[in-house]
Amino acid sequence: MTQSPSKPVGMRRQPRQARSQERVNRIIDVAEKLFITQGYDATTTNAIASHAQIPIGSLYQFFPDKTAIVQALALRYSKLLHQRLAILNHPEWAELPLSTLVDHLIDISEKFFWEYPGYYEIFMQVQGVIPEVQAIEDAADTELMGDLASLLAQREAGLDQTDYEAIAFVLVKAIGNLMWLSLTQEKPFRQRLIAEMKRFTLSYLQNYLE
Amino acid sequence: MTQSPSKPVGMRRQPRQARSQERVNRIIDVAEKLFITQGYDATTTNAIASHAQIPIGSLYQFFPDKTAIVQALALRYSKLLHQRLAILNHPEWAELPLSTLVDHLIDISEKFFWEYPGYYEIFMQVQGVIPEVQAIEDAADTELMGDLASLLAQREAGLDQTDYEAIAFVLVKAIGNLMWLSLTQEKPFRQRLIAEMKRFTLSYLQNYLE
Amino acid sequence: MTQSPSKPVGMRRQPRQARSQERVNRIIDVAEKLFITQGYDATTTNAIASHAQIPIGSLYQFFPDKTAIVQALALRYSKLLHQRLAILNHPEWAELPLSTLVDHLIDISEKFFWEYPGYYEIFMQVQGVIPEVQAIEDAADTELMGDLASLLAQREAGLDQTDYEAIAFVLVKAIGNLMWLSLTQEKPFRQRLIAEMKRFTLSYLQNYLE
Amino acid sequence: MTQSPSKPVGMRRQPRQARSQERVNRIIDVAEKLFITQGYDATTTNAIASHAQIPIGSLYQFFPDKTAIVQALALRYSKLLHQRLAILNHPEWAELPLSTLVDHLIDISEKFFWEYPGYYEIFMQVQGVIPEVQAIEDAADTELMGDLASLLAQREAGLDQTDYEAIAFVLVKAIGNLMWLSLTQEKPFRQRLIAEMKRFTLSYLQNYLE
DNA sequence: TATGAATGAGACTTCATTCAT
DNA sequence: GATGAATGAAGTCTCATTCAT
Repeated sequence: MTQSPSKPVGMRRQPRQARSQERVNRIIDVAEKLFITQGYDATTTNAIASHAQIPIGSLYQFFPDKTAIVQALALRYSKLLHQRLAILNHPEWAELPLSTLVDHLIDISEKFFWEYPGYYEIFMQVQGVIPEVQAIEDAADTELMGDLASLLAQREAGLDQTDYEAIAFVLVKAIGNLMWLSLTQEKPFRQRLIAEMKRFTLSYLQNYLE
Repeated sequence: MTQSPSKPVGMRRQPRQARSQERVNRIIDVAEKLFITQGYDATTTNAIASHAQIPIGSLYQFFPDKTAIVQALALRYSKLLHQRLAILNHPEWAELPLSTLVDHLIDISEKFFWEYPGYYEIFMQVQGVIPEVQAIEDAADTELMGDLASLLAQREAGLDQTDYEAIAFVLVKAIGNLMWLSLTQEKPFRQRLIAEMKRFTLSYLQNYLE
Repeated sequence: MTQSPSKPVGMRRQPRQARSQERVNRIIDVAEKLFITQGYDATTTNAIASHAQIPIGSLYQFFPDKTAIVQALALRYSKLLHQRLAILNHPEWAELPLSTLVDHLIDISEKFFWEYPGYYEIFMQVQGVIPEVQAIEDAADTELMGDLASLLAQREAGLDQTDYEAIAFVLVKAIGNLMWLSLTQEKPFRQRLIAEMKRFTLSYLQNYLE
Repeated sequence: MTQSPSKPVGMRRQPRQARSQERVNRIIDVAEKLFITQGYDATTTNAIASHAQIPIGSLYQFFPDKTAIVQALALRYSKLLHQRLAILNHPEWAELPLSTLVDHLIDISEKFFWEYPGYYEIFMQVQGVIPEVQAIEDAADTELMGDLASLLAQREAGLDQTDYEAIAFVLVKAIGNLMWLSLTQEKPFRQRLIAEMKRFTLSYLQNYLE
């Protein structure tokens, strides 16, 4: 029952809630690491708890079961992605030259995958086993594709809605997969892959939009 | 269909071996289905055995452990892919118009993924957990990329070896991923995706080769 | 009965620990019985658990695997033997007439083997199969031989160190074996064997020390 | 169906029986080695068969079950011991000086244990688990003790039958155990142990017989 | 008679989850 | 609410033995 040193007046319950939030975050952080390094199934809830330095009983107070942890992780990724996507809707993006736009998009993607390598990895592992996670990531991808489709539609209005959707689908999935693969490549080849992604994206879009 | 060199007609031991081979195949077939529908980890060896209608002990007479089953499956995929690739080396392919070549390549890929939907799915699930499977599938992909790079080099000799390799990597991985994703889409959208893959590939190659 | 330094009276966690300790002891007790009656290999962990009236999962919370149970048992024997040996170092023992000393030693041995018939039995069974147990029992025997050698050296200083060691080895092993064998004999013959061990030991030592 | 090269006339069934006997021997030889190195339980019947280069089915034609193999081994030891014991009944042994007699006895024992290290080892392992083996080895030891008791009785007739039996029991068991232990000792200490066995045997007997 | 593939009961062990304290 | 010892269903794999060929 250690008392927190300088408990501020008027914030009685705050520390406890903050502590809880911190614990939840620690659990998700640890789970992310373990899921990536050992795989979802090989990671035990007890291992997560002990690495997070949290009693197993407490873990189950925050998460009803093991799948809830991946779900929370997926949700966190989803939110992070959503934040990054805000930039796509800035009006000035619609006016950039296409090649500059493509450069920016790929660079943003690269940054995201580099920071959150589990986004793809973990999703792949639980494919079809945890429907809730699938739903969350599908929604995230759908949002991403929607934003990309809108962006494209703003530039060149001559296509159908379904055209934009198909293009966005192809680009989002192809780039997602290649980004993820590039993570484990040697640096020179990784950089080459980034360049290739820009190249095929640009040529694919030019083929459509011009 | 191969006859062992000097075996008397009537083959005393043939039936037994044939039975064994059939059992092994049945195990791999069942495992493929279960791995796809329930996931590798959620599929128990007893479930495989009972679905294959053989006793668990017999399963372990053919496969030392559970990982050996995925390995065998990966190997089977690998061989099937290898067979399909033979066609790429036919000299006439080098002389087709680029768009026709691309059409053929995508159609072949589609056929393969449609027939063996587990190729990608299962590989993804055991990523990093069963190194042997990773090695097998890496080798298969490497062969595929090598063949594709050669095919491209025959058409247009103006690029570096590393260029062909990068292009082949990008196409194999991106198309592979999109093909797999297309499997779970409604038919109209799936067909649209096939068309997009052709467009995507063609514009990317034209950008390079022309 | 060591008290942990600054623990309030009433010990909150003591009951739980006591329960655990009691369970561990019960496991070892049951294992001892089953190992003796059915043999180490024929004794299943589930049998131990159910005879000890605890769930199998709990057994594995205390012992990482089946060998750990024999190890704990060996360690317990080892400690018990160590306690009994304390008496050998009492100075007055060095001054007893040889025949009285021998009588005492054999009587102590008999008591020990009678109380812990598994000491020898189980050790024999796992010989060379569980190195850890071998190490524990070797250490116990080594201590016993060392104490005996010292005791002899105190009485008659005219021999080499290696002589004392050889004598101690012979006596410890031969008496140990005979004690164990005597356990399964009818009472009259068992008592005769005890007498013979005294005679045997005394004549052997007299031959050396006088 | 290889034909044995030079099948002698008039011995039609002999070769087959000889082959069987040779197979049985090979099985027992291999089992002896494996039981010693890996332990009785850890040695599988299939391992025995394959090391003996005999089909498992054939093994079960000679031995109804696994215990029958140890039994056969015990029986073989028993017979070998019996052969060696024949020498004890030669009249001249009764006339040797006691110390010479003891020397001879210990040397014979050493030879036997050196040649058949499994005699003791395997017996220990199956203690109480395979009653048949226990019976066989008990009988062998009983015979040995009987012979030794007779030998002693010939030299000095002043004791009871039970005295001779007790002495023989003590010596046979103590020496058996020490011989076995000496097998795994470094050579100098092993030789020292042999000498000690002679010493304690002689002093023990002198104490009685003189 | 000889063979060895086939069998399945059962051994050891794990781990998500609970609940008494 | 917080804790972590306790639980037991279920998973992987073994191996003595059989029996169809």
